[in-house]
Amino acid sequence: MLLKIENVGQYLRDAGIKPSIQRLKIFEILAKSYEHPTVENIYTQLSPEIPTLSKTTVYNTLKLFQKHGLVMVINIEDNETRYDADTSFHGHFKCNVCGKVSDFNIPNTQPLIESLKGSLITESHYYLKGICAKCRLRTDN
Amino acid sequence: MLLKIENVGQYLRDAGIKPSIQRLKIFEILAKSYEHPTVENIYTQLSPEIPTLSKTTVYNTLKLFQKHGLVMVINIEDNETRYDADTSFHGHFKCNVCGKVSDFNIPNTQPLIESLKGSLITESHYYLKGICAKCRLRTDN
DNA sequence: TTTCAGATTTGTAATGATTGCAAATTTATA
DNA sequence: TATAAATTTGCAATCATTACAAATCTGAAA
Repeated sequence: MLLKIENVGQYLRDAGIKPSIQRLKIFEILAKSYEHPTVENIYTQLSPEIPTLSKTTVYNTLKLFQKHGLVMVINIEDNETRYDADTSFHGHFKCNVCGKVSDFNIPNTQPLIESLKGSLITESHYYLKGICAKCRLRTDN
Repeated sequence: MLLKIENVGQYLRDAGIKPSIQRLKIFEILAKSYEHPTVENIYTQLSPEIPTLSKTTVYNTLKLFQKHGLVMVINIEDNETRYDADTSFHGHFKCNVCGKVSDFNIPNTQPLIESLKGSLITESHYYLKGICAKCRLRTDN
């Protein structure tokens, strides 16, 4: 989801990350779009602007962001890892036709799970799959 | 989650799958355990019993089960695909210490998401990560 | 029972995402 | 300006998964 951050450099510094050009640009892509880009997406988008960019840097940087709690990992497909700069609890919906992943808010708070009493929960993920309204109109589903 | 199925062969046939020995055994592992095994797990467990078993067969068979709606795929880690023969809506909790994935029931029904109106939902996934009660006692978390 | 066609399984090679690692580059500091 | 530390890069290695063709099995027809 689109994150409104005035100063990305400061945002990274506050999280304990030195804002290099690569880190700034990668984070901006994550924060300033409704996409949930893959490593490949990020690399392709940034390559023209930073021709020396290495895919390894994208991987390293995302790992770093993750370690500092700035991104969450979205594992909907087993062959496609996506990243989201919005780490607040929200759902993801993936359309199997157009392939887009969109966010949705989850109205009520999470239920307390009896069988998990005593556990420490550090991450919550909720996602749905199906066919989005737009694709349903275009196809016959 | 443990599935109580009297006749696995019939269960497969009813789903339109001819029950070969490999298919039967693979499905039994999925249904008759609380684990959520990976391809590697299944292959390792079955190899002694079916020495000629190929890992490709495990992959193919799980794809087939999936196509016929007999298993759901669990993507919690991006490098670890797990399978569950219980396809009813329920949650998964992964402990980051011991690595176990357990099931939990989700009490209330799913909320209707306003922004997904018009979409067709075919799959729902809900999972949590953290540290299970047992591991919290053993460690200092 | 034998034969044959189709289904299933198998082994190996290919693919593709991710990681390891060491060299090159950049940045900050003295 | 010199130097050390941090960061980036490129390439090789790893690992899960898939593609594919050969081998095997199964079940029906003769």
